[in-house]
Amino acid sequence: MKTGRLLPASLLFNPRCRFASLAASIINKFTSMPEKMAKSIADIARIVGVSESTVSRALNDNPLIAEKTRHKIQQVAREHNFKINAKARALRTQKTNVIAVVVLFKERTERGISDPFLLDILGAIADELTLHGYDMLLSNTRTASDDWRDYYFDSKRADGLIVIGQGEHDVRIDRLATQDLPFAVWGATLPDSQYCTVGSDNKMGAYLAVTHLLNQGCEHIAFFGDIAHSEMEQRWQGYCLALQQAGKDIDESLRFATDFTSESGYSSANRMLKQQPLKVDGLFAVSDVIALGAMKKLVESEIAIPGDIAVVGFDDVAMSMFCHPSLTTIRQQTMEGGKLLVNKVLDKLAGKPARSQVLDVQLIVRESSRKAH
Amino acid sequence: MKTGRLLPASLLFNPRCRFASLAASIINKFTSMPEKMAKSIADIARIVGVSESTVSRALNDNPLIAEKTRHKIQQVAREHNFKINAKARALRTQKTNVIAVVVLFKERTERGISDPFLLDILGAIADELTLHGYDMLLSNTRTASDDWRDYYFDSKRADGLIVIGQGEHDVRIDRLATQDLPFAVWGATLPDSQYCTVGSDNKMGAYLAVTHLLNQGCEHIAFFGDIAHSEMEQRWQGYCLALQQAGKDIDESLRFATDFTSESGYSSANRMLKQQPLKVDGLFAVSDVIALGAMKKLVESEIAIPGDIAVVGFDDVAMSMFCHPSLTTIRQQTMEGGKLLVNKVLDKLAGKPARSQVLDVQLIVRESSRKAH
DNA sequence: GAATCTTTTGCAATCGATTGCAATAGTTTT
DNA sequence: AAAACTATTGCAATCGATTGCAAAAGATTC
Repeated sequence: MKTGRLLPASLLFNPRCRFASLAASIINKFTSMPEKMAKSIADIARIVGVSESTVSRALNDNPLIAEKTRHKIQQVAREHNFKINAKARALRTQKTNVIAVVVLFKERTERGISDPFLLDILGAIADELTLHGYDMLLSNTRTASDDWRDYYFDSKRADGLIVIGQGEHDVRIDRLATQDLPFAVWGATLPDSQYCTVGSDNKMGAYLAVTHLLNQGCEHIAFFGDIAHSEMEQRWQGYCLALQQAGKDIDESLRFATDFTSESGYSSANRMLKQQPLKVDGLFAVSDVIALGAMKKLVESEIAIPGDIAVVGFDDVAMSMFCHPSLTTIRQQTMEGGKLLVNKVLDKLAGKPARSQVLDVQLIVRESSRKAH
Repeated sequence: MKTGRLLPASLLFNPRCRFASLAASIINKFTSMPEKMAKSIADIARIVGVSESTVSRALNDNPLIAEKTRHKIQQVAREHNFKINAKARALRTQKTNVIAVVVLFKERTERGISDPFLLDILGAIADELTLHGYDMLLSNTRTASDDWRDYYFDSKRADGLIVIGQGEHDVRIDRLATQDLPFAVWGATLPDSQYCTVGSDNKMGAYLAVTHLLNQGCEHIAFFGDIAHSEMEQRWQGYCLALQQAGKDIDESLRFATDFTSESGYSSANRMLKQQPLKVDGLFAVSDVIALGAMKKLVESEIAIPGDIAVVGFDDVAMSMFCHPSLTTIRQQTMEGGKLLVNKVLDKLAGKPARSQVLDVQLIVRESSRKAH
């Protein structure tokens, strides 16, 4: 079948050599590579004795191919451990089967993101993509081009895009929206935004949290968070709504701009405690991580939680149950959210319209807010 | 230049139509797509009036092409917002410029991984890959095939692979190793392993932690962790070494099998506290997350930290500084680790040998272990 | 057995970029 | 001005899979 004649090395190793596959098979004899390996449809075609088109169709379960032939081909492919070359297929079909995921954060806090919330949602997205046979291309904000359209779509790296977080109303998202590209965003649904979002009912969440604090008897409730973030702005509205409904005025001096880190929560608490006289007896933080940082400062300052100040966070990260005192918080449906994001993007890819969706939140009462009566 | 004649719709929308690009340009007139868009090298070639090969070389800064021509071509490409089709290039060059990252965890604890440590290292890897012009394909353990070789290499999805965690000595890693594929693993360097690992000096870390506890006057130190994990096994060795060096016997009943979750840390602490009489006065947990769960239980049981029991963790996650009491821990060089993992894989890809590397760790003393004197 | 209709298979073009080799243009030498 | 180089550019094959159309094989009918 194949000549055993030796070929000059130059020929053997010249990648453009016409006998490359022959050469490869010779090399194989000298290495431990398994003998049975087919790297292209052409190889399978040769082995089975049919054309490449037949193999391609058979592997795709195309009913055009007789069942007998199909089984034969599939079996040979299996025996030879053959796997379709994803790149070649992508080139031909113009579909990559990849969804890119971009995690968007404010520059200040970008470095060393370690909010567990993020990992939860990324995990959910990964699972759901796998389920649909898609791969996930992950990138941090600093990826190459600042223009995602260039990077992912124009260069055919991905079929769709999922953006986590809107930052401070990032213009790049709006730019994408004007171009009718398949993408979805985790974050706040803004009345004027033209793109598909999935996110929690932030206003309701904050409303629940603050109302709960009021019910516990809090009179002066601080707000820790940066309302330049759309999601946090909605939480601020929920905060205001709850207060107004209780007939209270909004005291802007109780709002402390805070990044998404414990450090920031800690220092905001520090600033807060410097107010003389300290009138705050309740604290709502826009994330658990912030709340935990703040609690640290409170405990250090020998302020009782919830006795002196009751605390409520947002996210329900795993840790919030295990800190002391355990943290009352608003639970977001992260798993559901990740799943929905994927489905929205795939819907768009399929040409179906995808509507924004707001997820319900839930108040989880724990020790940090339960005042004794 | 182009005829303005109308073409029948069937022709217009037949993707195999020879006039596809013309058709596309007509369609463009009826949509809001920017006029200036070139989707292939051929388009640019036509516009500039040179051959495709010249364009390809010019865009790759090949010195064969005269500088004048090169600049001209590059400028046109820029004007038309042209981006190389990554898939086509990958097909031709047989290089994908993608590195796959697999996060490997034990099945029991796989769901809802939210260990911040992971996100840290993933972030570092993402940064470093970006720096080198690579994309990162992320997947959870449940990805399609169980055989990564098939999935990533044979199907040409990625050039290299990074595995985070070794699980309980996963056979899949060994299988990869026998096949001389470019990959690197975060985890323990085992004396008999044939593959390249990057990881912390686990034994030294545990040794430092336990020695520190001994210095604080602890007599009976518990160990929280699952030594079926290679990394944790090394930490157990460090634990034993420190005790032996202090002339103490190893008491196996002080080792509590614990998963990587706060829940598990909490319940292990619960088991520990049931021992009668309670003799433990020091606790070393193989991860901060576990330590935090355990501390929760201790605090609930009104056991003073560090007064009654001093606690040391491992990882130095962001939260450990902000819990109360703040957690003494062993800091791992996660950033450096991620960077090294990437470099090892790229070295292997370049045919260079890549040696395993062990990273130094550092004891960070905080409140949870600082006994009053 | 010839004619007609199905069922299967194969041919060849295509997706977009790269590259060895050959051809052309441009420069220098004699 | 012819010869001998060198600097640029183009031709055409290639990577591996897909698919419209045509051809071949098989089944059915008359």
